[in-house]
Amino acid sequence: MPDAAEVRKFNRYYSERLGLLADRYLGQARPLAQARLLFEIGAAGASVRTLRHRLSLDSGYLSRLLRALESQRLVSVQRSDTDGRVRVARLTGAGREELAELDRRSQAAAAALLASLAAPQRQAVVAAMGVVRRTLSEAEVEVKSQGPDTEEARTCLRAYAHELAIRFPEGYEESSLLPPEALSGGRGVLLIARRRGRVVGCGCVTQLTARTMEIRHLWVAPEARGVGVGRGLLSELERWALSHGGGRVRLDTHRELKEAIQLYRANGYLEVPAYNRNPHAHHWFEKRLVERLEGARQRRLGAAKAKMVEPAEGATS
Amino acid sequence: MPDAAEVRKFNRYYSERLGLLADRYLGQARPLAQARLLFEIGAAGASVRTLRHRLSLDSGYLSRLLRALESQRLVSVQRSDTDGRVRVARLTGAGREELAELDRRSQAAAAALLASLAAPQRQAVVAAMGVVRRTLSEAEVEVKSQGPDTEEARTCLRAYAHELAIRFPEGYEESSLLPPEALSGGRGVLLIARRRGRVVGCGCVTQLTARTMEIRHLWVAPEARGVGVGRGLLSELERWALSHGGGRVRLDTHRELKEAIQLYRANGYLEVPAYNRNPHAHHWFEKRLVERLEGARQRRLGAAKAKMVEPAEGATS
DNA sequence: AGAGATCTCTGACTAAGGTCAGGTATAGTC
DNA sequence: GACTATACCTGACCTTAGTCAGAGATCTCT
Repeated sequence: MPDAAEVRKFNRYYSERLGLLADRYLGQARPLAQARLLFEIGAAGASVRTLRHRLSLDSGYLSRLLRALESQRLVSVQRSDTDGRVRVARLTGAGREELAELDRRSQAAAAALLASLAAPQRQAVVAAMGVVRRTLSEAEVEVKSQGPDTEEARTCLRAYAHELAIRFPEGYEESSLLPPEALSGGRGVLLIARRRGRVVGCGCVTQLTARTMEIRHLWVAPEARGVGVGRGLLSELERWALSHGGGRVRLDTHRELKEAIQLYRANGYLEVPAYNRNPHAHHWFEKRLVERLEGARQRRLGAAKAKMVEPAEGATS
Repeated sequence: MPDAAEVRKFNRYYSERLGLLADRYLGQARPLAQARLLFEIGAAGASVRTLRHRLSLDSGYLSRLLRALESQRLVSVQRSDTDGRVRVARLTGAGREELAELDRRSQAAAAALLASLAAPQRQAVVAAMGVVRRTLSEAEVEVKSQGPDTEEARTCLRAYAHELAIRFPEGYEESSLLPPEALSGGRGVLLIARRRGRVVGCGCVTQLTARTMEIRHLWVAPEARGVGVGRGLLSELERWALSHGGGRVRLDTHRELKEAIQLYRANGYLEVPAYNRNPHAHHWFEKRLVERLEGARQRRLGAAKAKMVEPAEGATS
């Protein structure tokens, strides 16, 4: 298969190239694992627990890495206020400076790569990188239905409620969530999105009227935003709705949730007058489903082609 | 600069992705360094010297790696016939089988990546990968003029002569090369192409008549073919010719050099009747230069957009 | 209040990857 | 034939990255 040959060539080329670029993580005199850890702690700090999961590190190893960064005075680790077992790592001033330096180097490396290109080549490369990244990234998202009583489902919905409680000026109560009964036995469904084995989002559909479904509780984990999880969930929710007799789907959303609003608009949802009295809603959307799934997909590809400046075809022809 | 941001996102995404793919170099129970070494030795074998340079390894470390592969009976190392100091590593039968297995895994990984994509996405990704790889690869080639008496220039020309001696049925003598005097003092020039600091090709221009220049000894090192070195050299040679009063360039070539003939055709050279009695020549080409450099670039870019194959030009412009 | 789970840490250990300083054999040069 | 450079090797040593088995503190549930 010649396509696979291009992928292999690309992998070879790019891993060499990254090897050159990222030597000792951008020429720093710091082991890669430490640099990654600094990066992952970030400006906001993170609990050791979170770091362990996000970097998939052995707990002993992580502990030692943290001690190393502590002894360099880049990081300070303190007991969490809310749970005495948990410890939270934060960057010190020097640590933040180090992270900024890391960022500058990464920025400089990217700029240097672009600087070696004339304007048209640069555009082509940037556009092509976007295509590769977005397309592969979206393909990594896996959406499956899940019982609303499972651990994962409840964790997800709780995280959703928790985020809304912070983002909505009026707050949000977990009791406003859909009860599990509404999401089983054909009355509705809860879908879970996974990426590389981790749960990164969820969404529900319930029946509003005979031919109208409502999408609710669509949520994407913060660390997985911008990689197509929302779009993946949305299209699977629509597929479920369609295959369960839904001719159209509706949903409402809060004015604070700008990314969500953008997602709905980009995926064919049209704003409609309020169809309910949800105190948390400021926008109401609707999308007609019948025989639209293929059409929507075509349109998306068309748009991608037009915006992309180029590729399509290429090596394969 | 938003372009740099895309590059950084891409680098981050792709290095993660490669990390997942290449874990333990495709899930083999073999250290990465050993796998790379097997790969680099290849079916043809290679001298320890060459391996050291190509992989940039410490001589002691490489020696130990070779011992390890030897003790696994994957590689045998023997004294070179031509130089008693040099030792040549070759794959044994088991080594070749191991390499084939490695190849199969790489192939399977690439196929698996593509299998997660629907056909239109797959096409888009493959094409975009081609654009990124070719464009960046071409930009890495750096062409500079070099005194014909320098070590590098002579090494290059000797390698060129050596290759021709093998490829031409009638053989080729080093004495047929241009004398150094013809390549200095404005009478001509020798350009050297470098890639990541290594010399990967050369080419010369000399004056034939008042307004006619001749390109000679265009050569690209075997390990750097197909990455735009020839094109880069050619366009710089043309630039030199134009800026030294040349209105057109000519060149001849041997029928065995199919890649070269293709390169000339692809870059605006037209076949003309024999203009000399070079016993090694079977094809003669010519290209008019006046005010054409920009024009040629425009045209090429147009073609690239239509065919979406190649970005052209790169580092030199 | 007690049992069991969770979180983090320390100690002991391993493999991989790599550097550096000689040492020996061979090739080329005067 | 002596001298110098090249090619390769061995031994000693180091860092990074990682695993595994507990130990101790803290939380949660009953």
